[in-house]
Amino acid sequence: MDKVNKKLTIKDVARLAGVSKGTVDRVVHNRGEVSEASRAKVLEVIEQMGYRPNIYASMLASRRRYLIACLIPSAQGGEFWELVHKGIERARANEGNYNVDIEIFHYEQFDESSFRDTCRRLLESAPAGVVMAPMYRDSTAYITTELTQREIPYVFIDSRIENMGYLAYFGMSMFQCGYQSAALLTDCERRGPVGTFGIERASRRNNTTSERSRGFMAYIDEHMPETKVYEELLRPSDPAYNKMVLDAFFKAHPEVNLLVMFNSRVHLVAEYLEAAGVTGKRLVGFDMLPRNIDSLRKGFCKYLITSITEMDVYHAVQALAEFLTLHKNPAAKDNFSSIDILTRYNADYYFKNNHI
Amino acid sequence: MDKVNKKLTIKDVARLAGVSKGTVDRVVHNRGEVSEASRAKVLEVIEQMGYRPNIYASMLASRRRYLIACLIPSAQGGEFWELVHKGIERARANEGNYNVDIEIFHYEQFDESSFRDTCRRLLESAPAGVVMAPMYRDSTAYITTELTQREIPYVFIDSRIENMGYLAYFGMSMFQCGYQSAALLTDCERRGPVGTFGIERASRRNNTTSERSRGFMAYIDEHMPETKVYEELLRPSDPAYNKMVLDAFFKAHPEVNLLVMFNSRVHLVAEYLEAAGVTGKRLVGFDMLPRNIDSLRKGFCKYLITSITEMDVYHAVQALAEFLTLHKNPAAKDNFSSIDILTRYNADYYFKNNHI
DNA sequence: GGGAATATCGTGCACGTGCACGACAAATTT
DNA sequence: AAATTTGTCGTGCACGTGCACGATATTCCC
Repeated sequence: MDKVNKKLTIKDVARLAGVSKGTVDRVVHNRGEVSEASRAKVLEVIEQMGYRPNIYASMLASRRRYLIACLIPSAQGGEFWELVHKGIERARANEGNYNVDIEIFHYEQFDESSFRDTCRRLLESAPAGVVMAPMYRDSTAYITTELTQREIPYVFIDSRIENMGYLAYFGMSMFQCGYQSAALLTDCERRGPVGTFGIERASRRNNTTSERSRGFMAYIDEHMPETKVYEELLRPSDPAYNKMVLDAFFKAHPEVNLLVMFNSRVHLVAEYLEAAGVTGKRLVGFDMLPRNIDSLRKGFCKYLITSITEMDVYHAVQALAEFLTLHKNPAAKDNFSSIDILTRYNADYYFKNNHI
Repeated sequence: MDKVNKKLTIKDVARLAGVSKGTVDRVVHNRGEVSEASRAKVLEVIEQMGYRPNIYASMLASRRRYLIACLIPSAQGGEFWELVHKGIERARANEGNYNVDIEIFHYEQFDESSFRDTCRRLLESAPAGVVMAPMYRDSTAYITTELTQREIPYVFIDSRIENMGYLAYFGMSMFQCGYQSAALLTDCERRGPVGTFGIERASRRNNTTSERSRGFMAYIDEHMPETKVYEELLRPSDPAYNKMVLDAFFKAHPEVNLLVMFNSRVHLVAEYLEAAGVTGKRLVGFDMLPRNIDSLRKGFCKYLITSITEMDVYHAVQALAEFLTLHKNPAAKDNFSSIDILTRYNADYYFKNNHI
């Protein structure tokens, strides 16, 4: 509190407690080899005088390095996870500033066993902290339990599982995103039934899409509960299959004009609309993938709801590094980023002039 | 880049350049007393080897302290600026971690001459950095010019003046806020003319409200350009006057059902509606003041658009401290916080469980 | 050319902490 | 009782940089 505290050094504490600075150090770091009497005395002095170690001297003297493990899917070109990689790389540029090493543990996005294998490899590396997206609910529960047991802090990105012991979350409120998407989608004269899309293999497990879906439905229930909502599942890299599904859907439900894709691949739907020459649909999607932006420009996707993923991830890694090395708590547990709305008109100006 | 860089010290550079570490230090800090030959050689080595000083050693050795000056209005109870104060206090708790002192320079919110006087006092204190809200456009231009001349970095909070040389901005996109407010206000069956409110003395100068107003009008122009928009000005602490204005307004325009207050004091309007027994109006406002929340609960204000001001300010001070002491650039120039929408239903859950 | 002024540079201590090492006494074993 | 182990503790160097101080080389002036 007082500025005098700033000047209080370990040597002062030692003098006041009648011991040497070595002993104080042992107490501060719970390193044992201290008699109960000395320990109590030192703690009393620390408490009373409000001693706090100088983090700079500490960092300088300590040759310990902290390993930050990032658990994320490997990214193909243009995919969402490539944006995440960029954020990590940006954080890596600061590695030198902290006594921190950043290592990425990749797994196959749609392969839960790969996820678990990677979890094990990650645990074996005995990291000091973990940054991860909570992909599969069960497997995530598994690894977070292990991490908690080992007292390894972990930070969520992309989405979060509430009521879990994560140190912090950096990203959007996926529920709010879904809610916002519904508001945008239905903000027009022609209401009517809604077609929603997801990705087949991910639909039940992926937290991001399910939270968006929850938020979407919440808005619908609150504002237009009688609305009919259809659900279809696509495949990330099977255009023929997707064409089949979408052909059938629009044949069966030609009256559906409002469309939303909860996954990051709204371009799959937009590109179908373009190829099939379907017009007059109102489509909303998420995330700033290059192909999504293209769809936006061409007018087949009306709105993209997103934040700057790269920045979210950067902040996540940064916060963990500062927590580990400087013992600095994140500003908040849930650090929600802005819910930005991109249209064909403003997309070009987004994420420009926004950086140093 | 390479981890080897991490190990490169000033002594290594000295050896490679064939000089002593004192000389390298003089070059690094532009402290003169170095021959052009040595200087060139040292810079070459630094460049080639990618030497970057160890910030921890630097902080430890330097007994220099940085003064951060905060230029904000003094706050009465319950006002917006009290939230700003809380953010500064929160940052102050970290003072010891950086070699930083935080000082607050108060001025009278509605008195431009007081603003300029305080600017002068602030400049005399020769701060290392400034956190400020760009209140009066001209006076802000004056002080930022002075700061730029003295090479003192400044961070904007509350709102920003674009194309200015501020180091960073932490807060909402006021334009987006206004835009969002229009979308919420008109998201209902009964459209029609709109009544907008501001604060009398601030209207022309205050950047926050004018940006919100701009955003609001942008939405109206894009989506319902034929809409009639009225504008009235209230006084922050003159309820009799406000009652007179509002009485007259609703008498003259009984058909106006949609209302928005661009200042933080939407409760002025809400409390009038309550007192006058006017119902059936749809009112939208900004900022999480206690009295605004009250209005929300009672149903006289429908939506509050806000972010967690306290956190925005905390981040602003923190970023400046890290820039000064660690030479760490802010993550972005414009750090927009989330645009949160509060209703009588979710207000109680906002800003809870959201912190460590 | 001798002294003084100036330009340039090297040396060494201080910053506060982490930690290895060894000192010492008490407790235990042989 | 001597030898060994165990439990406590102090000492001192290292971390990389900032900066004061003084040393040396160079230039200038008369």
